[in-house]
Amino acid sequence: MIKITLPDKSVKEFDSDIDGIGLAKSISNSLAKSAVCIDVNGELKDLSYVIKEDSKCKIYTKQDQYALDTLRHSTAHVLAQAVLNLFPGTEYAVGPPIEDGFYYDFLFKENIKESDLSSIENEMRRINKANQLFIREEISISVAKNKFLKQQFKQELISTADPSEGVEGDNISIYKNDNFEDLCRGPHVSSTSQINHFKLTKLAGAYWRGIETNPQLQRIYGTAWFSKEELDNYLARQKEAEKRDHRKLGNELDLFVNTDELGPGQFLWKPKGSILRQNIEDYSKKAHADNGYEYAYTPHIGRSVLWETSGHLDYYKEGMYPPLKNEDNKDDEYYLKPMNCPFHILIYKSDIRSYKELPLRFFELGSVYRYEKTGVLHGLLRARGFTQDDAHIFCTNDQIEEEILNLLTFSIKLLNAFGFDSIEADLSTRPEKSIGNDDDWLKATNSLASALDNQNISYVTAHGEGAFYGPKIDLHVKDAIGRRWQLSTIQVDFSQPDNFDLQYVDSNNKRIRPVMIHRALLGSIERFTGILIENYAGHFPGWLAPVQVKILTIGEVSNYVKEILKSLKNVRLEIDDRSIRLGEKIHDSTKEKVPVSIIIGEKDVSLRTMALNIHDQDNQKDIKLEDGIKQIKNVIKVPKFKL
RNA sequence: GCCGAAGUAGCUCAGUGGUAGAGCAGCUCACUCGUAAUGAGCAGGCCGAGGGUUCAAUUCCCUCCUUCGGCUCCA
Repeated sequence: MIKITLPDKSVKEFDSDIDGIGLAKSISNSLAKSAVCIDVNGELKDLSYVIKEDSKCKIYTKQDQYALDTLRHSTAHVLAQAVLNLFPGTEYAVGPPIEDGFYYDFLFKENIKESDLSSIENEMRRINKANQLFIREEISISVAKNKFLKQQFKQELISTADPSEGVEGDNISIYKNDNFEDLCRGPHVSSTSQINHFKLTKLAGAYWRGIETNPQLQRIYGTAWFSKEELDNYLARQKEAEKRDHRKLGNELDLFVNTDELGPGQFLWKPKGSILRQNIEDYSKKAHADNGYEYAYTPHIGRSVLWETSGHLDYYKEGMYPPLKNEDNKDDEYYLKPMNCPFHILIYKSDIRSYKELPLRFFELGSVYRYEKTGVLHGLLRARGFTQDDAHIFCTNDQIEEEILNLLTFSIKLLNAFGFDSIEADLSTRPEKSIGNDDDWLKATNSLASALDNQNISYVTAHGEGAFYGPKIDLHVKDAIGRRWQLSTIQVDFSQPDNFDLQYVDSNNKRIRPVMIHRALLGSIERFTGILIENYAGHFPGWLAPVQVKILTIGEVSNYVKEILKSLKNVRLEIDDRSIRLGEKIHDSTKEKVPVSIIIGEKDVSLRTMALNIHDQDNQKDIKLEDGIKQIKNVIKVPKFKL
């Protein structure tokens, strides 16, 4: 007698052993049909898994994420099978499910091309039609090693595998279907016939085990779903995301441009983009000025000794532009700044500081230059030249926690103002390559953690992800289509004050080392603008839009337009009085994503009315002038910044 | 930096071993127009750069640059 407890606490009893599918059938035929895998006492198993003792079970159906993962994992196997059929002698590495799909990594005898994907996909369809069963086997490690004799990656996996990877004692599990077998902990769908709705999406390079010095494999990405509808939805979603691409919209909306002559990773801001950027910068500057920060301005280059002292040349030389040299004086070398902090430190050092002055907060929209690898550049989101909303806070040890607390509030309010309401935090700890002593690191990390706790912000710890000089809190936002972006970063630093021998005089007239806090809230203005573009799909809120209002005229209404202009002083406004049809004017203002279009014709003049098209709202006709103006002012209102 | 893809008019793209085409945008003219592109005409290109093969290269080959999708990286 076996008792099986289901999630609703009900108990099913069976006279003998029962497998997953049998259990599903005993509950209902429809459940058996949509069942994909089963959780037995917290472990995911195939439906063919035989339950031999009293257990807690949950059956996963096509609606569950685990079921999707299982399908995708199985599809990855079929991909590898197809590849091995078509390209004998290929070595195969790993092929897990990932968000929205799966991949498999291969070492081909000769690299394949993207055009090979269609024949691989065809072979996968053949395997799908062949209705092959996935069969689990447990074999000993030594048998496994013999089985995968010519597979160096499998050999390595066998040697290093642990229980989470299908090892139990001396045994390791494999899955077979037809001529194909692979190391795998499972579970899988029962047959290849269930793998119907998939598509190979891209071919890319990927290092074995993600380590740059390891051989580079070719990774094939794909997506798989239980229904055609879901697959089509996914593909449509991808298209939708493409439409939001800030590089595409930046071009279409005339915001910024990059040219070959300028060099990669640098951008020119066109007038419309500059207005957008200026709005963002002005808002940030004012928020800072109103909340205890003082402006600083610093140059773009500094002597190499500065970067030696700061440690940047030791820790980050690869990421810096090569030095500017002086022919007449070889020792006079300059570097473009990759960070603003050494300059702010020099400002701090330019005076003897008293404890009464602290905390000192220097704020700057500082443009920095980092020599990013060509392959990582990505429009505004990853540029070589960019501007940080950067500040450095110099304070006493006792002030750290309160500063961090205030910073968290400040940062969250600032992100809120730009329309980001969903915010999450990461706490990054000491990386391998770093400076400073363990005590200081621990102290700094703890003060960050307790600030997060105090603010009731949930966070995950990112081990070893801190900066080389200190731990950090990163704030992430979710955008309109659910993507997560890292924006704010707050970093505690005991090392730079040491490097630069910073001091303040305390109340006992003793010289004490201050602590530094580095922080950028919007991060890079370029990147932030790019994220805003994608978040709003180019439909900026009224206060940010480069053109806030467009007046579309019909016939001769110029005097009435002048009157309207008087009520809309300081509004970024354009008038379209071309002698073309109204439809075309509307088409253009829509394409330019102007938030508000006012339409006025001759009949509006005597009635003192207008028609109003406001983005995302129904068109309005015969609106009273005053009412229209009121609505417009509401749409373009700048959000208040209040702590 | 590495693997794959791509670079043709301002933009989006077609095309060919015999030095190029469309739509949109631009300019000119006509139309004077009430909710998502009026019509006609004109102008616009060293086919990313350099080298090679060829009688001939935008097309084929090589190198480089840039962009795109990933990997690694992101102080």
